[in-house]
Amino acid sequence: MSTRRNGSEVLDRILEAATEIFATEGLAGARVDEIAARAGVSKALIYYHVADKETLYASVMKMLLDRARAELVEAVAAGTDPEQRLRLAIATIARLAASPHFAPLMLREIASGGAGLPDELLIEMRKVFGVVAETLAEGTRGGEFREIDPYATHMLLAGGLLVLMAGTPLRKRVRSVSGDAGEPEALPEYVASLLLDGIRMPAAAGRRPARKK
Amino acid sequence: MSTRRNGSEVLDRILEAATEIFATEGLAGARVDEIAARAGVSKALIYYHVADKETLYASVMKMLLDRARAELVEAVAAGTDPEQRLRLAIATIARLAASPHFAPLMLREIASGGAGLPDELLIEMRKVFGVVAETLAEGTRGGEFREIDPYATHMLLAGGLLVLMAGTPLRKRVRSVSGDAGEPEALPEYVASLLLDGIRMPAAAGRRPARKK
DNA sequence: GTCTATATACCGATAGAC
DNA sequence: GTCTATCGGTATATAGAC
Repeated sequence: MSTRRNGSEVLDRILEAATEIFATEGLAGARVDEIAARAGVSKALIYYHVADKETLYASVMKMLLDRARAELVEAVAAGTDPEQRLRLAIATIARLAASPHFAPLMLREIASGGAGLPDELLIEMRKVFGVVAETLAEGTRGGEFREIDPYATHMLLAGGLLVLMAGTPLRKRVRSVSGDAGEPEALPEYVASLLLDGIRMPAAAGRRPARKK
Repeated sequence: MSTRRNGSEVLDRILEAATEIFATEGLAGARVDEIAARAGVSKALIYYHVADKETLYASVMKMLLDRARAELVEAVAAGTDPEQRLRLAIATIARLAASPHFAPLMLREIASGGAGLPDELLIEMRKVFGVVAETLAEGTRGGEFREIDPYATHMLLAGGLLVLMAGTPLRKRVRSVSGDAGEPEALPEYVASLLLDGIRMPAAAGRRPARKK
């Protein structure tokens, strides 16, 4: 009410508008005019508050990454064993990926290999990945999980969820058969069961894993 | 040697250069000058061959999508049962995702929800997705796989592989513990084992699935 | 078919009034 | 702090010679 008061009201609106436009158009495709219009301010006002378009983009990404890491750390900390921690992490990633502009922004950034992002934010991005990878590694060390590659497994998991959520508009009615994950709320549970147990039929007598050793 | 001769040599070089630039810069970020320079031709020559930048982009995407679908269809057709078909599909997706410019281009397109892509190509893109989804659905119908959501499962799988491969440059030495998938050739096998069997320790006496029903 | 200019539009960024 | 007006660079696309 005191410090967090002046100099912020408008900036927040700009940040919000920028998030939206950058998510749909990308850094290169976004026009500052459009961001200004969406925020209901003049273009010049944006340049009064931020140095340039790249800086504005970095601010948006920093905001999202900080929030993502905080939520992920909190979720993982709430679990008592690796499996529960993994379930909580999946639920958090799914919620993040489903939030309006998160998935497109992250996917574009991954596609560009982090170009146009200051080193500081690249490091932050890797830290976000690290939270889940560490949970996976911990499960392997403790004997709860098989010998897995924590980094690859996390990328598979996070990437899958990002693409799944970002692709929903692209879906436009694709036929689903039985077992449809259906409601978005059911998704984390579905993904967790997939990752923990796989899709093979448990009663497949023929050649059960027999994953010796 | 006759029909497939004149009018193509240069166009192929342009297509190749465009693929590279669009993959790294995106549609909006790519400059036609840069594509021309990369192809070793003048910018005007590009406009002699294609109508505009968007059309060039669509040509690139069409080429990649057609090839992807052909490879996927062929791979799946070579399998005799759903599990083998799934393994072949995973190997094919991994190979595609690992090819130089495929992953960034697809991820950006997914991020933008197919904007800037003609309807015809959007349909083609969904058909590519459909090949794997149908294999999954078939496995469920035949009793080899659990009741799963074929569309969601395929997006998880394909998205995970795309992000994993696209993210490799972003990796820059992230610590890996045991179980590292290591060589790229081992990746398809690793992903298949993950998806088919999950990551839970088989000998986890405590609470095996008990997936009643 | 392929090139060297060049037109023209768009867009990031700034000047300067209020 | 916020606006209107404008500059200047850059990039798509075209003209026209060869």
